[in-house]
Amino acid sequence: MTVQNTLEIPSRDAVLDAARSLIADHGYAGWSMRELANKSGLAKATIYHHFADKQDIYMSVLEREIALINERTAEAANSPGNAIDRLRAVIRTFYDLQAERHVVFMSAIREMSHNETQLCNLLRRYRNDLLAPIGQLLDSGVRENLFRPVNDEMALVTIFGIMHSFVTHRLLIGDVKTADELVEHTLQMLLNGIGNH
Amino acid sequence: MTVQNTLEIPSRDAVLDAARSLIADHGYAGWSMRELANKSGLAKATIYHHFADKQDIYMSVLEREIALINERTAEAANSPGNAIDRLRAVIRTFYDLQAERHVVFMSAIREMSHNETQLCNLLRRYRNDLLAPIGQLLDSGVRENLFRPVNDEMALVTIFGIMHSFVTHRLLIGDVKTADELVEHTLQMLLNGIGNH
Amino acid sequence: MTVQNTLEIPSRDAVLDAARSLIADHGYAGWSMRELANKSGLAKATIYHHFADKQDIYMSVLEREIALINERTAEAANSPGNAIDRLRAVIRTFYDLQAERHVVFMSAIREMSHNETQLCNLLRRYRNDLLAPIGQLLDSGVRENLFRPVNDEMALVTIFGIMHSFVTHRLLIGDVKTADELVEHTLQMLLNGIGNH
Amino acid sequence: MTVQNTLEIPSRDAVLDAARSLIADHGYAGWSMRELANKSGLAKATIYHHFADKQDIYMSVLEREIALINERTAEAANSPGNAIDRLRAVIRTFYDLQAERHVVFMSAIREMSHNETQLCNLLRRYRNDLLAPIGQLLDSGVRENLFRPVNDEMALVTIFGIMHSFVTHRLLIGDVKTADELVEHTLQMLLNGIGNH
DNA sequence: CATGAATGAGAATTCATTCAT
DNA sequence: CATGAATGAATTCTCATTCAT
Repeated sequence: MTVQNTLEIPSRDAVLDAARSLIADHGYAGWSMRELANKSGLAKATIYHHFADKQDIYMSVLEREIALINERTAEAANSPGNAIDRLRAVIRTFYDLQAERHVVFMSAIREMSHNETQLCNLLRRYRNDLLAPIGQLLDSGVRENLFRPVNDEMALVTIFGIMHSFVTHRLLIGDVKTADELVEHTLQMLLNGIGNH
Repeated sequence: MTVQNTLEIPSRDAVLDAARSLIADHGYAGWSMRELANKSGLAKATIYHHFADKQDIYMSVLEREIALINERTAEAANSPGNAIDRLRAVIRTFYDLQAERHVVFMSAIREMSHNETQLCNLLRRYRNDLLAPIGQLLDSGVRENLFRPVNDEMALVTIFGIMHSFVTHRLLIGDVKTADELVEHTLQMLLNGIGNH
Repeated sequence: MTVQNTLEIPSRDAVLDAARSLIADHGYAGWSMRELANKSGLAKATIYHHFADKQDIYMSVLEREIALINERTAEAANSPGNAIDRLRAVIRTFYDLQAERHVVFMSAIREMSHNETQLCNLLRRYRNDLLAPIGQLLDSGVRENLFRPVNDEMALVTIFGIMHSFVTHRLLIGDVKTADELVEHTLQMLLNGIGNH
Repeated sequence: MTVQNTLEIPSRDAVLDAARSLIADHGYAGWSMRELANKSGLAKATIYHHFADKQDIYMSVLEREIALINERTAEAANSPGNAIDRLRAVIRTFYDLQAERHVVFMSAIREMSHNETQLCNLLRRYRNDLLAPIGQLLDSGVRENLFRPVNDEMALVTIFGIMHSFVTHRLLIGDVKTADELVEHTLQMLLNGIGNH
């Protein structure tokens, strides 16, 4: 099942694509409708045919991106193999998406401080949607004796916190680790923590 | 030893205090010099007497905040007790600072995507400054047989990634966990991960 | 043949007309976009819809004025009559244009000290464009035994230098000489100098 | 008789020197009190101890410069030799002063369009002061049968018009003529005009 | 479906100037 | 004689948005 746009209007998509790129580069406030018009190849006024206002564009982009992240993550969480294999797949998917294009989603978290209700709701839904597949992954891991039983939500927060941090660190430091190494490091930390057992 | 401003100009500090609050609420771009003038009680032009431009204010605030975070964290990392006690103190300190006032520091990470050299340099320094005390904490933990040997930098990224994520999650969900519970959850995840050992 | 704007946008021209008047009165730096907006009857933001910035407006005005001056001067230089008649026509044209509206062009020379490349280029082009018709006028005057052979460029500089000076002097002193008298005085000086032959 | 400052206050002169340089580069409106403070090495507030306002500084600079130009020109007009020699000396002096430092005086003419009474008065005085020595030079030239009799004022306007124009032309084109050549060209034009006698 | 033209509100920044010390 | 601090008014320019065509 792929992401489904109810209506595929080419110029509408051109706007969303251009906006995704701008948001990824500059967050919410850091780009203007003028830039969006230039980048999308449409006139400013035309954009207002497709979207109510800037906020609407921002939300539409996020919606699309988060839908994609959640869908791919759920797929990875349900991939074949044991729980650790599937957790590895989830991590791999996250890093791939970030590398590929979806830094936008990080931007959403960043802007969250604005505390705008709509944005917070979106992010809550994002976490909620992930809770089910990740929860199932964790539960089956426990049944397979691979994971110890932990609170699903805490684990979710931990998993994505570590992954975010590694992505940020990589951007900041320009780390040259291969994708595989990055995935294994994350998995190690996630599975064993730093304690001596 | 507390943070020491070489020169304490009252109105300069009034600007920095007002700016900290605005940055905490709205990030970098989300506030105007007009608002800052109102909040600080000074005229717009007066602010430019003390700072070169908006970027200068932003950086000065961050500098101060990060200095404080790093200083407090280093203190906690060197507090009495075994390695786990001291790690607990570090975590506690981080959450306290965030709760108290220092959400600003999160904002820095958020805005990092702007990829402005100055900001990135600041964040790099922040991580570098933390590497020594946290590294010592980890090493002594290994010597006490409490921690397993892990790469210091990876551990640092993991520790702060988890803490960030919990702070964000708390803001988003409005979690009612007590501070103590939050600290223990974090410590659990950090020490044991989710794996079954 | 008159000045021909490839595209005649009414409000763009309103801006140029208002700007011409302001530049004539106050030079480059001595007027503000607010005044221009008031004078042109458009909103400030609308002006920026038509022009990139203040410099762009300034240059566009100059371009138009200088084109007009050069065109009219060339016409006069090619008018019927002997070389002296035609020189008289050139002088007459210059004074008429200044009196009519085109003090702006003087302003350009004044502001030249700013040494901005764009402005200098414009002025160089202005001189170059005049060199051909004035050169022909001088040459034919020599053939008619009315002028002595002189370097074209030196003569051009001299002619316009004297005319500029008389315009300035008139503005300063409020001279009441008739236009005809002014033209004849200029012609006398130009033809005979002050030497005794 | 040399230029006489009633009181020689060192910091006052520092301001005037800095202002002269700024005016030469940027005209009246193109520099700020901040720049003047930097350049003069004094605090902005200190400048206001010595001068009433910006206009006062501008006028004081002009006053000083024009006094110098007039004094030197009068000296040259009264130098030994016949009338043509002395005219040559006047021209030479003008070009030397411009080259040396006194482009400021050109700036005054430029800004004249502002039509501020004070400035116009200054420039009128400048012309009036020159009228006597130049008039005498012309008269003696007539008596020596070197010049033909012309109206003094017209001649003054012509002489300075041509010189201005050559200075401007030189700045614009970056002409590499030697000072001597420039002087002789000017003299030629001035004496003989372009007519065939 | 598309757009050029238009705009009020507001952005950051600079201005010449004043005043307490 | 000197200055750091302060400011109201003004600067250029950008913003998201609307509307007639």
